[in-house]
Amino acid sequence: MAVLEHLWSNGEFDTKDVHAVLGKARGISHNTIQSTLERLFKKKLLTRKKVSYAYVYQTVVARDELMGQMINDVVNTISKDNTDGMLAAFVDIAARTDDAHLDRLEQLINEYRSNHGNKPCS
Amino acid sequence: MAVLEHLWSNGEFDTKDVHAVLGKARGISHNTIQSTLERLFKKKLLTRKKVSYAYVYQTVVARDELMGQMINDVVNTISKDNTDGMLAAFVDIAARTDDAHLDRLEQLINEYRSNHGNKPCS
DNA sequence: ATATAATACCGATTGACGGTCGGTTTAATT
DNA sequence: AATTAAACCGACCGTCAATCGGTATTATAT
Repeated sequence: MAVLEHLWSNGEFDTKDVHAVLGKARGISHNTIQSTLERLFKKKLLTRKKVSYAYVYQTVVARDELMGQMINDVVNTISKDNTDGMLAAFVDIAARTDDAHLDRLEQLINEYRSNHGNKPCS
Repeated sequence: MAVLEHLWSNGEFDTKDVHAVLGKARGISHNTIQSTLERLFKKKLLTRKKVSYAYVYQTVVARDELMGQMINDVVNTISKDNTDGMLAAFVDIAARTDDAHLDRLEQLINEYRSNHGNKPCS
């Protein structure tokens, strides 16, 4: 997660850079960072390209997209075909921290509709 | 998941019953079912009570509650402190399957407000 | 072009965890 | 008391993340 976080926030980096930022502080080796990047790459969460002789890694999916996929997985695992339960969970979670989030959520719904040419309650 | 599913849908059972329904069809032993129930119990997903000499297991959290917890875990893991991203992801996921889900989501927001005595845009 | 330094690449270890089971003990049934 | 049904304990396997060391490869600097 720290690696992903770093790449999401700061762009693309090679192993050395990631190690400099994250690895050293944790006292873990260059190799550990490297295999972490590689596993992430194998999972298709990162892309890499050779720049001179080192790989430079970059995220493939945005943070929110990944979150979406993961939530989707949860829903499929536990309660496929129960969209309503999912939506209810969304409302609960949104309201949990702060009721004002519900307003924001509603706002985002309307933004989405505007951007996709859908009218409410169609 | 199959065990949880069974208990959610059909109530409380002891190992033998669960094995009769799920285990036999899969050709797995009574012991396998038993340790599965036990691990679920240790994870606090099931309660058990002795009935004569056998444990009878029962779910602790409803399906939707569990889903909510798991979604919450995902959000905390991946996007802690990024509430807006989370809310946006909710909208995307909701809309992904069917735009009508947005209406439903909005409806649930309002239901939540009613049940919690909150007015919109407070 | 060669020595050096930086990387990639391969493989090993450890620790968790789920799925699976066998064996032993304990407790109920008959 | 003999039998049967469970619980309980520990074991094995496969997967997977975290971690690293060693070796091969490829630049870079001399």
